This record gives sequence, C-alpha cells and structure tokens, in this order.
Amino acid sequence: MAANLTEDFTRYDQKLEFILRTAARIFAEKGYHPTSMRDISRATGVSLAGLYYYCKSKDELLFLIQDNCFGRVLERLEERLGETADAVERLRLVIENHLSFFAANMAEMKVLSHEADSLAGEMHERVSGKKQQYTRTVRRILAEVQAARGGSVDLTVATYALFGMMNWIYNWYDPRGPLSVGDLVDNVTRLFLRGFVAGDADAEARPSARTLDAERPSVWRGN
Amino acid sequence: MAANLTEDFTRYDQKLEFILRTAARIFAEKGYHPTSMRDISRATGVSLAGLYYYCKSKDELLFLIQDNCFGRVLERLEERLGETADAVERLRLVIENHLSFFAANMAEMKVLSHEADSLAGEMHERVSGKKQQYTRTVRRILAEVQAARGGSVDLTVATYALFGMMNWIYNWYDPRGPLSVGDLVDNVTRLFLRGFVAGDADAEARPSARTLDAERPSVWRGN
DNA sequence: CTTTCTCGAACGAACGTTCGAACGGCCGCC
DNA sequence: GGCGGCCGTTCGAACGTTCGTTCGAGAAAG
Repeated sequence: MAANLTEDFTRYDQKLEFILRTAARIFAEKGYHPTSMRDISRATGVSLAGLYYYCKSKDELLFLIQDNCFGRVLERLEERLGETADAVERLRLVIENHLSFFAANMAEMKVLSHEADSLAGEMHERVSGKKQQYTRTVRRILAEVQAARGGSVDLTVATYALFGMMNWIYNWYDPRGPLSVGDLVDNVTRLFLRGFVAGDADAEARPSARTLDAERPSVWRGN
Repeated sequence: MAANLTEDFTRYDQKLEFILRTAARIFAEKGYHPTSMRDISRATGVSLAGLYYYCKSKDELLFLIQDNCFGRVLERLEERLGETADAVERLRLVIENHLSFFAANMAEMKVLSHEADSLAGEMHERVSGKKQQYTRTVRRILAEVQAARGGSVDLTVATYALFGMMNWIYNWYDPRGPLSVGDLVDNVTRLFLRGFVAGDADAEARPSARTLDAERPSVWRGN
C-alpha cells in the first residue's frame, strides 16, 4: 500500500513496477491505443485477468506511467535548481536534467510526450497540471535569462521551441549510438542558448555546472 | 481518373478530397487509432459502406493524407529553393516554407508528424522515403550554412533540433491567436540561425525571402 | 483458516470491412 | 419522345474479429 515510497518492499509493489515498466516499453513501441491488454499480458507473463489485480483499467496503467515519470523529472529538477541562482546556469540545468532523464528513460518519456492527449477526465487533469507547472518553471527561467542577458526572441516561442527540440529526440536519438548524452546536452545547450540570448561570446561556455573548459569528450552522464 | 492533376473536375475527386480533409481533421483531433470509420462517416455524411467506394481501407485514408500533404511541402520547397543560392537564405526558406505550410494546414501536418509510425508495409515506406529525402535536403543546407559561416554544433543534432522546434508547434500554436505566422517564422529563424552559425550579427534579419542584407559587419566572434 | 494473489472463461460492445440491392443520370435504339 | 439497359454511386445490414473488463473458482502464502 506504500505506493509513493521510492523503495518498494512488498512483492505487490515490485510486480506492479515490473508491469508498468513493461507496459511503458510496449506503449512506446507501438503506441498506447494499438496496444491491447493482451499484449501486456503476453509480455509480462501475467494473465489477462491478473493484470486487473494491479490496476483498475488500461487508462490507469497509462496514467501511472505518465504521472510517476513526470513526477521524477520535476523532483529532480527542483532539487538541482537549488544549487545555483545564476539564470544561465539554471537554464543549463533544465536542459541537462530533461535530456539526460529522457535518454535514461526513453520509453517512459516517449509515452509521456507522444500520448499526452490519450488520457481524459481527472487523470488527464493531473498530468496536465504537472506539465503546466513544468512549463511555467522553464518559462520563468527563460525570462530571467532574458532579463540578465537580453534577447529579442519571443518568450512563448522560445519556451516551446526548447521543448520541441528536447521532446523530439525520441524520434531519432539512440542513447546507445555514437552520440553520447553529454554531447547531446552540450550541443542542444549551445544551440539554444546562443540563439536565445541577445548576442554573447560566452554562450559557447561549457554546459556542466562544474566542469572546466577543457575540450572534454563526453564522459559524463546524468543519473 | 485524373488523380494527380492539381485541379479536379469530376465529382468523384471533389468528394474524395472532402473526405480526406474531414478525416484529417478528425485524425488530428482524436488520433488515428481511436478514430473509427463510423466517426468519419458521421462527420462527412457519407455512409459507412460508402466510404469504401473512395478508399480501400482506413490505412489508405491515412496514407493518402500523409503522402499528399508531404508531397505538397516538398514540391513547394524545391520550387522556392530555386530562387537563391545563398546558404543562409535557403535555410530561411526552409523554415519559412515549413512553418507557414504547417500553420495553413495544421490538421494534415499534425497527422503527418504525430502518426508517423501508424502506417506499415509499403505505405509506410513511401512516406518514410519522402521524409528521408526532406531530411537530407535540410541537412545538406545546414552543412552549406556551416561551410559558409562556421559553427560548432553537431550537424545531426542541429537538423533534428530544427525539426523538433518546427514539428512541435501543433502542441501549442494557434494560427488564429495573437502571434502571427510571420512573427512565428521570424522568431524561430532568429533563434535557430543565431544559435547554429558561429556568430553573426545579421541573424536578426527580416524573415522574408528577399532581404537586403548584403553583408553586415560580423561583429561577434564565433566558436 | 484467512488473506492475498492468480487465472480460464466468458460478456457485451465496438471495430474494420463486405455484400448485394437500390438509386439516378445518360446513352443508344425503337 | 419513350424506353430498356448500363454504369458510376450509395447505403442498410450484416459478418467475423478483437477489444476492455468481469466473475467466481482455485492456488499460494502466512
């Protein structure tokens, strides 16, 4: 019954988490709607009826995946944002947090991005609420950057352009490919930051909070 | 029978186009898979069986929408790219073409972006082929820009970041809202171009094709 | 023995698709 | 001019399948 604890002890919780992880993988592979409960049953080894001991409905399965995933992104972000007050540095943290989490949880994040409108009613409201909170946070940080460094790009366009860049990666990026997560973060940060601020030579600065400027090949990785 | 003419004369072609437009709208609203042929029947006023006089299957309906839409984007782009040989100007044309077409055909373009993997087999290949062609074209232009102006952003990241920015707009942009298409294009162009090229003052230039930016002094250093 | 967990079997609903009959305008033939 | 036949078009009704979900019996665990 201790559902929101980070560590699970009971078999129930472990099995539920396993079902959610598996379901997320299949939802990511073939989409939420084309996936049947029988698909999930087959992939998990749990009988069709047995699934309903762990969730009330297929909708709730999607909700649990999205809500839990979004919650972790937000939690990690708030935590890291406490580290610094510098606007540009905070923006870097946003990008680093989002992309490294995305790369480390590709299936869940694809489901979160691609199936945003597949829920309805109260479940949709809950996830939408978290999304709005996230969007507002990022927008506020962008405003701070603009206040500190100037910039002529519309705030709304910039915010959604950033989300577009970041959320599109499930369409092409392979975390196991030649491009490391660090390089990805580095490039996106440079691309966006330099385009967003007024005009600034130091926009080429290194991405990480505490890395020196040496040309380091991507070693580091979040999470 | 004259299927690939731009102008339709027969009743058949007009009605097929009407069905495709309506289907695209509903696919965009509630997604391809959750939409039933009965939904399309209801929205068009054509009986359920009647729809199958105009298409072989629901899949083909989606294919016709995507293929036709993509074809028009590509056609318009190739046409416009003939206007100039300047790399930066060509990049501007790409962005202008993509976004203005997107804004003018929101439903079709959302279906094209969001339902990219909803087709299989040969139909999927056909659309995928056009997408690859489009991607390669844009990537080549970006490489030209980089060759002319410099820039330190990875070409693959830049290409997909640009597509991410542009294709994400169906998640937030309302063509009838306060932000005009021109402003949108203007902002995205500025944001991306300034972030992508090494460092360049004229990145604030006007969006339209023919601007008189002979050569502005390159004030900001690159790298 | 009680509680927690599991599943085969079945339910009604909705799905994509098909079939054969009917419609309406247009042609040539009486 | 009237008429039978043809062809492009339309649709009500139904087919077989798959869907999400439920139920009650039984196994496992404590």
